[in-house]
Amino acid sequence: MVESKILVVDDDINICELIEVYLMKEGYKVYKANDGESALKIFKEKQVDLILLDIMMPKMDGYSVLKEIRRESQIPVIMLTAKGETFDKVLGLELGADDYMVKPFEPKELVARIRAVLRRYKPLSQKRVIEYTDLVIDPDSYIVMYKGNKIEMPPKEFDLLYFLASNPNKVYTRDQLLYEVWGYDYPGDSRTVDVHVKRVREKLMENEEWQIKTVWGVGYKFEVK
Amino acid sequence: MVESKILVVDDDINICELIEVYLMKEGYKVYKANDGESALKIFKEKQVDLILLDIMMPKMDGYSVLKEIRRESQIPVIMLTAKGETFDKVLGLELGADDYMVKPFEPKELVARIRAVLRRYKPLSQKRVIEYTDLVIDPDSYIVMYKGNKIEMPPKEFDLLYFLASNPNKVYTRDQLLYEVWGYDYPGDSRTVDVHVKRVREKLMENEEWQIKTVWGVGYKFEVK
DNA sequence: AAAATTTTTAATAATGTGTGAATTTAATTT
DNA sequence: AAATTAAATTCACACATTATTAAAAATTTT
Repeated sequence: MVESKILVVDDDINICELIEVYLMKEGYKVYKANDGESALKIFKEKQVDLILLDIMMPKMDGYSVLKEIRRESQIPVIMLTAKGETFDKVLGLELGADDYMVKPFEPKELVARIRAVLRRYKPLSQKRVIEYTDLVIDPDSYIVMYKGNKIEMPPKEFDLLYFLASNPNKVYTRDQLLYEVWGYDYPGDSRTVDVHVKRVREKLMENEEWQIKTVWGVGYKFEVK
Repeated sequence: MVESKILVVDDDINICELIEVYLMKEGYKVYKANDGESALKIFKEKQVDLILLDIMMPKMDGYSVLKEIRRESQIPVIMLTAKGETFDKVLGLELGADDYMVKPFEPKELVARIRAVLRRYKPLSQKRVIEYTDLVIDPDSYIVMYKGNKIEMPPKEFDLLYFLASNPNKVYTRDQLLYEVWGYDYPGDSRTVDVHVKRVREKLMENEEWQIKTVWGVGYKFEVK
């Protein structure tokens, strides 16, 4: 599963780094920003999955940042507030924060909240069953049925097939596939795609109605007759 | 999973709406009532699964509403009471309240308690015996019958099995299982799930028709042939 | 306090993934 | 049409990740 990317926004550099250490330990990718403006910049540039947003910041406060973000995205946001600060719950809620935490907090609790929020948010990209003749790809059960038989498939192969099959007849370059299936900043070689295509192909054999076709000099597509 | 329906009863409209926002975010369906009488009306009309009940209300107070509800239903009720108000715990308990919260409260604490209460007293409508070949899982008696024999199972293992078996063929990540079976804010490690799966498996041995299957790189599912 | 259950830890086992090099295929040039 | 070049395929193995398990530690229940 592709790790989630989290943007941490706090004017206190130490807090940022502390949080970073914990989140990295949990396998998250972390971006940091120390003020509202650079937060928005990173938010626009990177495809982050969740934002931890401190409220009290010089120049642009957390509420303003949140308001700005909400103009274009429903990305999950957890507000951070120092004990004693008056945190206007209602305001945060109305602006669309998903949760909030009072500093200082237990790292474990932070991680739990992040997981809960991400879990809640993810189903939004409702995955659906894809069907063609002799082929059913069901992301709920993670099963591929080919000519009535269950085909076991490791996650990467499944994701690749699922992605291609959900966009039939559209060609993707290897780089596009790496981006879509492997993740936004996957550093690896594009040969990797070839190998996975091969593995999917040998599990799905030749077929009349559809196949993963090579578009020479360009990439691959899931072609349907 | 079918979302639970919650009735929020408070004479303060703002509080009602605040709670509504939070609960909707958690995926609950929310009904609101601002006095005892309309609360009872909704309670009778809709099949709600849990009631949040403010005590101090004009006309008919929370105790009276609870008393009325208890004449015909064991539905879980969480009492709400403002700080400073004299709240008679004993009375609330005697009348059969399941829990109570003092306002102002942390929304996430409210959610945690709701989940806890619902897990304990799953509404009768949703609580059902699950049956497969050679397997009966009865949530009323907390008993698992496997090939005609009673299988003793500690609560966590039972809950895990029950959850998986009530959603056959659907894969859940470890995090999802922690969220669904362990609870909203469980901070623990996801290896915990593995261990429980192992224990359930060794009690239920190999079986042709169904099994708890590992979906490599993803999670677990209760697979049925 | 003892027993039962749950959680954590850590070592081991199982499985999946990515890479370079060799090979094959396709397009282009001569 | 043969030779050349570029791209795609394939292989196999090292490496990485994930799952399983046993056992110890912590917690809860009795």
